Parts: sequence; structure tokens; C-alpha cells
Amino acid sequence: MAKQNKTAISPTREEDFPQWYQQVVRAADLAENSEVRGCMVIKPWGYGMWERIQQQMDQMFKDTGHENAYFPLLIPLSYLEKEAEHAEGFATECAVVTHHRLEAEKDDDGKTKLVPSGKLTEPFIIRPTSETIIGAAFARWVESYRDLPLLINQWANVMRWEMRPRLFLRTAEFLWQEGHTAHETKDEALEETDKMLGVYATFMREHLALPVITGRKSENERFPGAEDTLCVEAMVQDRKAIQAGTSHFLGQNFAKASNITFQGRGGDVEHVWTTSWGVSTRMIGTVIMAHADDDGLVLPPRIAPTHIVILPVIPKEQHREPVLAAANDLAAKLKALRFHDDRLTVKVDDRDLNGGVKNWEWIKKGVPIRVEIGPRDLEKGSVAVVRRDRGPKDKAFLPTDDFVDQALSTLQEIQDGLYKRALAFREEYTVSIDTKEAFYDFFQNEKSAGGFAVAHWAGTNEDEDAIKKDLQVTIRCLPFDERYDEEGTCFYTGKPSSKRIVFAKSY
RNA sequence: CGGGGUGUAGCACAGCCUGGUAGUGCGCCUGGUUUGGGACCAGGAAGUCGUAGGUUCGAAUCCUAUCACCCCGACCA
Repeated sequence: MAKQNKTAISPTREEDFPQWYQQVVRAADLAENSEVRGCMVIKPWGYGMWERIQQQMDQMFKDTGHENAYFPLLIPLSYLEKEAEHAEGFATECAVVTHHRLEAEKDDDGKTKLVPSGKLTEPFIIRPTSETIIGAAFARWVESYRDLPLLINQWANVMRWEMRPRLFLRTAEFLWQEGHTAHETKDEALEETDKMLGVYATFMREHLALPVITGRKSENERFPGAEDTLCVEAMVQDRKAIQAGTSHFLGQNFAKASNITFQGRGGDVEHVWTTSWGVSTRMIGTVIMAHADDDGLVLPPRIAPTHIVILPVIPKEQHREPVLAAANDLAAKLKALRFHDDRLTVKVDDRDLNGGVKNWEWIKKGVPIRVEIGPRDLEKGSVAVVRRDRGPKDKAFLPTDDFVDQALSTLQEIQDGLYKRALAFREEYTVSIDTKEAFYDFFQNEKSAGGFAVAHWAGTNEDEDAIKKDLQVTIRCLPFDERYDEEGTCFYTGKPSSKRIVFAKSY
């Protein structure tokens, strides 16, 4: 056998985590950088993950009473100016459209050049988020309390001119969903904010196998223009935190900015209370960093574009026909099954390639279950089954019918196993910290390498900034979990505190 | 936008110091032998050496500028 790396991906996570991440994205054929800086080409395997995420979340939004709509990509500049904090927050990362036509000119070499022309009287920005333009629509749509609540979601692309793009994690253009709702009362809006955060947390735990902490952002980390920002935070394998989704209570800020008013039950004209909430293609990056290993991607079955790959083993030409027939027969049986609400996706990989090459390709792509079927299996009525959450050589030989019977439970077992593994990882690197010395040591000491520090806090925004400057550590959230509610002393200021909160380095 | 690094075939790289017109491994194509594991043999295709300018008889190599990408930081989903 030729000499091979021990692992399919190099460098390994241990050796160089950022490089490893990029190699996984490439090896799994998820996406690539495009010629436009900061923008990515999402390839079929990566887009397949997004389609599943989209489809499953969309159902959850529908189940909670929301409807989809679509709003323009281009937003009049003046709209962004309407809400001061919002404008300030997004001003530094907006792409601006200033012209609406091109004119052909010849340069010195006689080559045709296209030059922008037709300057717009008012520039447009490409949406970095849609609060303002959706607000303008809501203002038209809402007249009476009977029009409320207004529960709208949009699946769209947005653009934020990022300094340092990374595939999926931070790209200039990304795909997301943004929910926007308007309510009659503050309490209803608060409830909506909370409810949708819960939807996100459920989705991430059950569909993405990501243990997440739900909580509230500190004032420093709040969405520009929001009264309150709730979030779900996950830990990935370099022990950094990543914000996987946010839900904002916007108060009446945007209602006032966009003049969204209604006549209430008592006849008075009032401003609505709004919320917004979103998750993006960043979740794909989060799934990669949370679950992938040194052999490539490891997909949570629920979002795997293909659940099961069947690899026919054809030693001699005479075996081709019976083996392929058996493989297709097995595929047909599996395809009749439903995993949660989705039909099983099964692929028979009958490409004329060396078996080992094909096998490793699917390992790198993270397919949950691989099944080999060859002449010896036909005789015995069995198959060889390999799970992606186990080693590449950890093969189980099962009677074919048993395998079909167990397929769904095996997928669920993989799904649950990934969750448990990620949870155990997070628990291992979540540490209660009570002194400033211990806190600084936790994040500075090479050996401890950090993680989540849960600590009492009563500091100011300036104190928070100072910690960020020293350690690149920020408050990830004020967790809702009641186990963190306890009396104590702030590790930084020594003042009394009634809650431990989560600190970490983050993406 | 600051600090560091890298641009040579699809991918990973060597060659650059000491200029002479491009190489290795993997991948790809063809034929054959193979096939329960990223196999082997033979043949083959593929690079304006990031771009532009300069020095030189001659530049991947030296000089200048510029662009892109990566890492760290600031900003952020």
C-alpha cells in the first residue's frame, strides 16, 4: 500500500485549526472562494446542507404562525439614516449603489471599456439587514390592532463589507433568514423574541446536534437599534464561542423610525412593537467546526444531503450485474423510509473508480452511513456498514434486512451521539472562575487554552472593553440557565453579583 | 485598516541566495493489470512562474510598483 497520511485532512485540528477548517471545506467540496473578495461559491454539497436547514427551519417558522415574503435587495440610503444607532452600527460595512447604467468607451488601445454613468439622485445600499425597508412596508400594511400581529419571514442574501472573510463564518455576502414581526403590545413582542430564540435553540440541538447556551447579550454586544438582543452560543473544537443565531426585541425604535402606527382598541394611535431574528449560512461553518474531525466533515444526519451511500464492490466483471442489482434494490428499500419528515436520501456510487478512493471521498464529505455490498455479501445476504461517527475501519457485518430495519435508529443514534460528544466537549472546557488571576490565566495560559469561563460580573462597559483589549475575550451572554443564578462577587470589581455569565473568545 | 506571511499545473510544494527560459508528489486523461479499502505498470495532457514596469544579451530568480490570498489584531452573523 502506498504511504498515506494518517488522517485525510492535514494539518490536523491540533496542528492548525484555521487551516484545518479550510481544508475540510475544500475536501468536503462545500464551497470555494470566488473571484470577488469576500464572496463564496457554495457548491452542491454545501448548498445541500443549506437546503435542508432552510426546509426544516421554514417548517418551524410556519408552525409558529409566520409567513414568507420578499423585500428588495436595494435600500434607499435615507432609510438607513432613520434609526440613529442602527445607521451607526452598519455604516462601516455597506456596499453602495450609485449608478444605474454603463457607457461604452474606447481606451487608448481601442479596447471597449464600460464606465458607470447615469448617477442616481439617491444612492442605494445593498441590504446588510432589512429592518428599515421592511419597516416601511409594515407602515403601509398596519392600520388597526386587527392587523396585528404581523409575522413575516424572508429568506434572502445580505451583504456586509467584512474586513476579514472566512468561508461560511464571515463572508461579505451571505444567505440567511430574517424574521420581522410587529405586535400590539410590548409583552407580545417580548414573548415573540423569546419564542423564536427557543425555535433556534431547538433546531440547533435537535437538527444540528449543537449544544447551545441561550442568553442575553451585554449592552456592548447588542444589535444596533435593539432594546434587547438574545442569542444562542455554541462552542466549537478550538474552544471558541460562536454566535449561531440572534433574536432581537426592537421596542418601538423602528416603529418610530418608520412610522409604523395603528389605531388601538381604545381608538388611540400607537406605535407597534417589533422584533427581528436571524440565522445565516454561518451555521454551516459552526457545524463544521463543532463536528468535523481529522478525516473531514462529519454531518449530523438530519442535515446530511445524502444519508447513506452504497458502495458496490465489484472484483470481477461477472459480479457487476448482480452486485449493482442488489445495491439498487437495497437503495430502493432505504429510500422508502422516512427520517423524521424527510425521505431518506441514498446514493449508489457506481462510478468506475477504485473502491478506496470512493470510500475516502465519502468519509471526507461526512456522509453518516456507508454501506459496502459485494459478491460475498450477496451469498450471505449481508452488508458491511460503516458509520462516520466511528473509525474508518470500524465495520459491522449485518444481514441486509437487519440493516434496513435499523437504518433509522442508527441515523438517530449518530445524531444523538454527535450531540452528546459536543456537549461533553463543552462541559469539559467550561470552567467556573472566581478571581481575576484565574480568569487571566485561563485565557492566557497556553496549556489551558481557554474555553468558556463562567464568572460573576458587575463591571461596567469600560471594564468589559478592558478585558477585551487584554485577552480578546468578551461577554458571550448572560445565560438563562438557572444554575448560574447565585449570589457571589464579581471577579473583576469585587462588587456583589447575582449571576454568573459566560466569557469566551469568539468568532 | 495596522502587523506578519505567501503567490510557480486542479491540490501541496521545490527551484530564487549564486539570472541561462520549469520540476517533484498527489490529482487528471489513455491502455493494461487490479479491486472488502485512499492499488500497480506504461504512456500522456496540463503552467504567459499573481500583474505591470525596470535592470540585463538573457529574469520564476535581481529592483520598483501594484493586486490577491492566508494568519494575528480592530469590526462583525
